[in-house]
Amino acid sequence: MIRLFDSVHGEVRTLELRDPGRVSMYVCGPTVDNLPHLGHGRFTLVWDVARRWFTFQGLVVHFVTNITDIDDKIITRGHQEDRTTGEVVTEYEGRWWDAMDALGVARPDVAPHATNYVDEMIALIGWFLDNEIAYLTNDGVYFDVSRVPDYGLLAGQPLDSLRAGARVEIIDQKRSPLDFALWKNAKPGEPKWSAPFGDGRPGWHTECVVMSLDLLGEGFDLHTGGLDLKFPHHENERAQAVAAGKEFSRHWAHNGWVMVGGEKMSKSLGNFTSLTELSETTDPRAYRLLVLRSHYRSPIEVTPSTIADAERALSRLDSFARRFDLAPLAGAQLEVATNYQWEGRALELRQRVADALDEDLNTPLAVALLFEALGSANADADAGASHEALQVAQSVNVLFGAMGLSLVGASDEIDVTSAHLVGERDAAREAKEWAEADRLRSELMALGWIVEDGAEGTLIRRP
RNA sequence: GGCGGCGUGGCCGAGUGGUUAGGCAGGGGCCUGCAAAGCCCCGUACUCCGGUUCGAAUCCGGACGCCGCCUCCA
Repeated sequence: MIRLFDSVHGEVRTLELRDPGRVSMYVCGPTVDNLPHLGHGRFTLVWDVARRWFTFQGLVVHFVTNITDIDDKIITRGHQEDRTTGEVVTEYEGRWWDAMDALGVARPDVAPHATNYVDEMIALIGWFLDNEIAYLTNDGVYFDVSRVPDYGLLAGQPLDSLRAGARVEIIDQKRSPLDFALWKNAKPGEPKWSAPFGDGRPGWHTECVVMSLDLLGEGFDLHTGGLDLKFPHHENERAQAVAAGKEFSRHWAHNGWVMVGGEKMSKSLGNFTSLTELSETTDPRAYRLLVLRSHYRSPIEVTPSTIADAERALSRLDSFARRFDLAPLAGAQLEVATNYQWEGRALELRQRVADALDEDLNTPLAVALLFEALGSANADADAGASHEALQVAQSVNVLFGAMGLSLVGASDEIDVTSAHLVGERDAAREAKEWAEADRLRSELMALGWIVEDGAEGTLIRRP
């Protein structure tokens, strides 16, 4: 039984599935107008972990993440750089998937593009107009939020109170500042689609509601995204579904965001670090570990110090994998618990980790349990209880794999020169020529190796 | 103005009434030719003020501080 914080009810609730054993989830994806930043990295990691964990627990997960490939910002960028929107989209969608692959975020089952759904969006908007749920203005079609009785459900506030705080000035023909664009009329030089109500392009909120309902069906299980999408984006998606008489997502969940110097990292503040920059200096697995070590609903501060902390913890995990010769997991193929043997301490560990993750995805607790198990496996191995130790070590590896974190033991290519130095050093140590042995170690270290003396002689690896 | 979140040891970060969180850094020890890796031990924390209780980081009230949403944003 999976329990998850529900953003509408403000409490942890059991995930009541539409079809027992199957989870349909929709994660709002990126607008491909720029490089993905650490905030995108966090939400994709968080929901990748959720997906992997649900799968590990035996649920069949249908996972959809969209690509928003038509949007004001894409158009703006195209104009600025004298490129077509298609060229902008192609570049940044490519960058997006590269970044996801580098982070080890598994590809979604389906990744719909907004531009492939324009006909369906036009039909829905037309229906809203026919039923006077939407109205025309000079610059497009707007949705009349007053037509949805419980508008404000996700915001946690009634319509009136939202309206009172609205910061948008009433400068156009909108009936309420909260009414939102379903369709934006094209200005000269902008990409456009023909519609009975004017040539233009769809609004963002309409894209997601149409795609999620088309691919997952009415009453799908889980709709997620960053906390900043809760209102107005998710509110507005839901408003359209409700107005159209359709049952929408059964559960809503939102992750906290990435902070920089106490402020939210965002496009509008311009204080973001791209995932590309991160991967130039950091093992992307360290970022996953950093994300796993705090609860998904908490904000996280990403600084050189917290990154370095995660890197050192990660290197301890890798040493562990090296010691027990563990095979890296957590690739494109998602792990499933029943593919492994679980008995004794391994079974106990798995159950404790499951208790943590089934209860609102408490990854920091799960990670703590795994580090504890790591220590005990090392201690057992030191004491000579190698069979017991190996069993626990393997389960630690699988459970990290279930959260998408690969433990990587030694697999460095050793060149001829270095191999020769290793041989010489072993001979020197055999002969107890310590000065020579130390000199050869220095030489290896100068070549960038970390040198360790194991039971079978000199071991070298890359940092 | 309305709504919501947060304040834990040097740093990061779980924990909702009593029992070791965990990681990183630091100190001591074991092991090692010396190291590295690993193991053991140590710090004894919970913004402040009241209250409830045999007992509170955990519940209640209040204060202070920080952050966010109500506008595009993951």
